Amino acid sequence: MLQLDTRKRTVLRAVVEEHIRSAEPVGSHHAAVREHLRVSPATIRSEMAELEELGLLTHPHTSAGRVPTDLGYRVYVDALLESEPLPAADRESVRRRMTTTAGSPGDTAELAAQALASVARYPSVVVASGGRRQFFRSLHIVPLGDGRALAVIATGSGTLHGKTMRLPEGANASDLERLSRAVTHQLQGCRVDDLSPARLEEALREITRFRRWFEEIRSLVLADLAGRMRPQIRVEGARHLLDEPEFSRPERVTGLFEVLEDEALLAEALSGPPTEGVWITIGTENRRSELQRCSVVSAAFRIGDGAGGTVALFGPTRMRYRRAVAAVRYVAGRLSQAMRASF
Amino acid sequence: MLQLDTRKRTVLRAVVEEHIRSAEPVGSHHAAVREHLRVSPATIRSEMAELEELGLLTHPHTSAGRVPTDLGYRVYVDALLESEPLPAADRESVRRRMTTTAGSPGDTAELAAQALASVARYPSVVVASGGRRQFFRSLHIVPLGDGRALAVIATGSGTLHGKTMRLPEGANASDLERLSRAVTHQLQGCRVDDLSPARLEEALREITRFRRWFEEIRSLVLADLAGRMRPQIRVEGARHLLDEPEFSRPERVTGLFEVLEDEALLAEALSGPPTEGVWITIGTENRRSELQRCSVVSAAFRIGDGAGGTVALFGPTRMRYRRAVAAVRYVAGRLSQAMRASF
DNA sequence: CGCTGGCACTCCAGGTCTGAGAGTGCCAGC
DNA sequence: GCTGGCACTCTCAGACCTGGAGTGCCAGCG
Repeated sequence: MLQLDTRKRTVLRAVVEEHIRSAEPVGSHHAAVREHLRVSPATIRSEMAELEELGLLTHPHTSAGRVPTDLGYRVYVDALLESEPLPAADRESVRRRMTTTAGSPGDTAELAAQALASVARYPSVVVASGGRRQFFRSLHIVPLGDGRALAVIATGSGTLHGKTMRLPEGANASDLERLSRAVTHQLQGCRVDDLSPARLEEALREITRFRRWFEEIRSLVLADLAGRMRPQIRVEGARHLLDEPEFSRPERVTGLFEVLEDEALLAEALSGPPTEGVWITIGTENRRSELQRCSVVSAAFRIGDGAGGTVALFGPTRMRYRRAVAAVRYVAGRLSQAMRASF
Repeated sequence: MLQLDTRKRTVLRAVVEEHIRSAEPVGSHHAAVREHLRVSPATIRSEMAELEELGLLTHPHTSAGRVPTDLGYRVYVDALLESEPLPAADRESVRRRMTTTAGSPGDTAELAAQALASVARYPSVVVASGGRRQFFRSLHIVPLGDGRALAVIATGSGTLHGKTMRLPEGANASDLERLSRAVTHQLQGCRVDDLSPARLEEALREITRFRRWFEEIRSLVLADLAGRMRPQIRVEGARHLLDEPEFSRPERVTGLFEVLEDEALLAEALSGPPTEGVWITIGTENRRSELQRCSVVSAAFRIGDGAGGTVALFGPTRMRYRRAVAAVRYVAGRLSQAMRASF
């Protein structure tokens, strides 16, 4: 990639960081630029002109200061951004918010998203990719005593899914017990993903004795379980976008809000390479036109049995990347722990 | 309340409806044209002056048209707003969106909120007041076979809550069976609300045999169940606010977003009289300063066993009340049905 | 007596103009 | 290669003007 000499790197970093701070074009004799370099504004100007030549900076108009291009941010993020840990106070804040009585994956995701938005002051998205990759552990059918029963499926991660069902005439406790055991035996270890109607039909074929319950079990497993296992997406702190000067005009922000409120669009925007580290998409690197003025900082998290998800922050391309990266990384880490703990 | 003669009512209605449509102050000429009044603008002007005297209209400045005051909207809503049914296409749209595989109360609330926001084109809030008013139905502890067990609580509405627990040494299936039955017997019929630590302690005192499991059960019932039973709030379509001219300046809308993203503030804003009908709060009738430029159209819904919630739309005081009322009423109705059906 | 058209008045929205300020590019000199 | 100087450009904010929309008031009319 681009090779920049030390001074150009310093100038680029200064322009990016000062612009992130002030939201204004950065002039050549700005204090921030001159701080570390003992050279005159005229020298800086020629450096800036060359950085512009390279496509890293640009000009709103002839006599304005410089603003980073998307490519400029890209170089900054890849080569100039030294990572920092999240400040202790923020770590504490995240930890406190996330340890409130963990509930369903959706609740955990919601808490994480709130914590992230609150420390980063950007809209946050947490996708808990459900349990489609989890495995079926057991089915238990428990009589409730009034001709109805409770059917409960446990999955690998220990989450439960179930509903009440009406029992066929003449069913007794030991029937239920045997049916539960048979279905558990047949399906144990299957990934929820693989529980297609055909697969299920085959698995249940053996259990001819309980043929008449087939429909009940089938709907429980397919509709109910698969339905609840779909990815949970939580968005929090969208309001922070309104604090950013680039989004002060509504027409600039409305498209972005549409993405944040549409699960399908979000999923698409976050379908970057599933990496271990923090992934950043800048401005026009995003496919959708609504996101071309935005950056997305995201990180995947993964827990033992294949469930996992994504943590992300949305902001203007003029985003506080350092802080955003630290926050996303920390929350992704906590989230892995929290989800592991809820086994 | 205020008695207005027919012509004043007509003029007030014309001003309100035209202002809702155009978002501009309404001049005497427009009002006359709109209502096909066979009087001259000068006459309308004197009527308007009197309506202003009464506090129903106001003037942005000397030579502008009239705009309704909060009181003006109040009179309009109470006395001049004839209700209409939701258009068939919108009813169909709501029905289609809400019949997607019903899941947890939170999911149902989310679908309802999405449907409502989409037909009304305003931010919607659906509060499913959890099950704190539901009653405890049964506890079942089911062995999983590896020294762990599944503890499941069923409530009156048929929803399940549970988690895996580690079994004490030497527990056998019949112990579990007996413990389950004992706890069920003790707590059956209690409202989840009433399951305070003290109440629980007392209920479990009898079961001395299982003393050593007390903590496990206690944490399951109190932390887990009560935690998951807390009200579910879903907000959808906040982006629609940005389409409203009164919210084009960010400083006007940022406070409102804070309310929409804060469950406590939302709960406060929606804590109006729990009525059967549609409830409207206009502008300064709202307590919180963030909502003084907004109106809230809400309706309660209730299902068999005391669970229920609230459906609401947020908008500018210049809201399309007729449509909002129709949408809120219809969605509240569907929601009652959907929740009853998920028994 | 209520309604009406006419009229003077007010105020805003939007346009042009201007000067100050910030920043640039270029260049000659060190 | 760096620097200060200089001419140039462009924006932004304020001042000023004007057209238009709307009002309030009033005298006259049915």
